[in-house]
Amino acid sequence: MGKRKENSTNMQNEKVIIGGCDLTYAVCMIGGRWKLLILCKLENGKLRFSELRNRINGITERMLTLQLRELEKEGLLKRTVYPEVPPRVDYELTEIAKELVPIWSQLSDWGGKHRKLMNTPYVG
Amino acid sequence: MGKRKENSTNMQNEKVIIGGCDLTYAVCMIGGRWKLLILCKLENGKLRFSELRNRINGITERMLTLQLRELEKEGLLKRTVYPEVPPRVDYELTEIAKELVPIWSQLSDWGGKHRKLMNTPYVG
DNA sequence: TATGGTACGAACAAATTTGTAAGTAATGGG
DNA sequence: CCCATTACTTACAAATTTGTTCGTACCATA
Repeated sequence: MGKRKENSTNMQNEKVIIGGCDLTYAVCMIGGRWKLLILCKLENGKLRFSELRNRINGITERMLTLQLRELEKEGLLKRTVYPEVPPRVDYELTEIAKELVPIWSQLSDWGGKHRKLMNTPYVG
Repeated sequence: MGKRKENSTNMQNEKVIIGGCDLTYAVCMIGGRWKLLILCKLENGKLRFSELRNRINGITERMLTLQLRELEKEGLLKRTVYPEVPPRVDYELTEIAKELVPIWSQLSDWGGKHRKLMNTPYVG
């Protein structure tokens, strides 16, 4: 993301809400457009930047970079840079991120159920 | 929210992601700034508009209305209007929304744990 | 010397979400 | 007639997120 204004009402509200609700706090961490997709790709192990880019349809390098940076800052993934040329960097889930996996799967099931209920097509 | 441009890249990306990932789909439904707060307040039963407004610190009537409308459209809550004057309207969780509750509680626990790990203060 | 691959960064623009400040309808009570 | 109450709506503005288009460093290889 870009920088945020420290004292906007928007920012203040976010702080207050996140500060007082673990649930909203948790959902905010994974709320970016591409974050869950990235995390899911990493469920089975490390991937490098270009592998992520290639597996995620439609993401731009900028977006991938931004979301990776945030996830790293939030402690959800670990970035490893290898001193090689051309550069090689890979990403993997942290322990705390791995603890989310079973919860995701429940949420995902719920999503599938809700989708059927609402008759929203799944385009796998 | 306001109307969205039907064919922006933004919109297209969202469609594709949501269409192909039940998890992202699920998280999107509860992703609005105030949505989880609203849903949480309704965990123990119906509340009317003004009760929600009074229980949620900092929300404006406009935001409350917007988020309620979306949640209703998404099938997460049921709106009941009583033909009285002054108007009376109340909101309650739908069955499918109630099924989220146990998942929330896990997510919330995770959030609390993560918060400690990151040393982010909880301001209850 | 020119080229190519990798993982970004910067400047800018468009889209979307959130917030501000009003105003509305209907009706009972004074 | 005037006012209060409730659950909104509308027009507008500010903030934030997302997307587009470039450009960079590094060194091995041709």
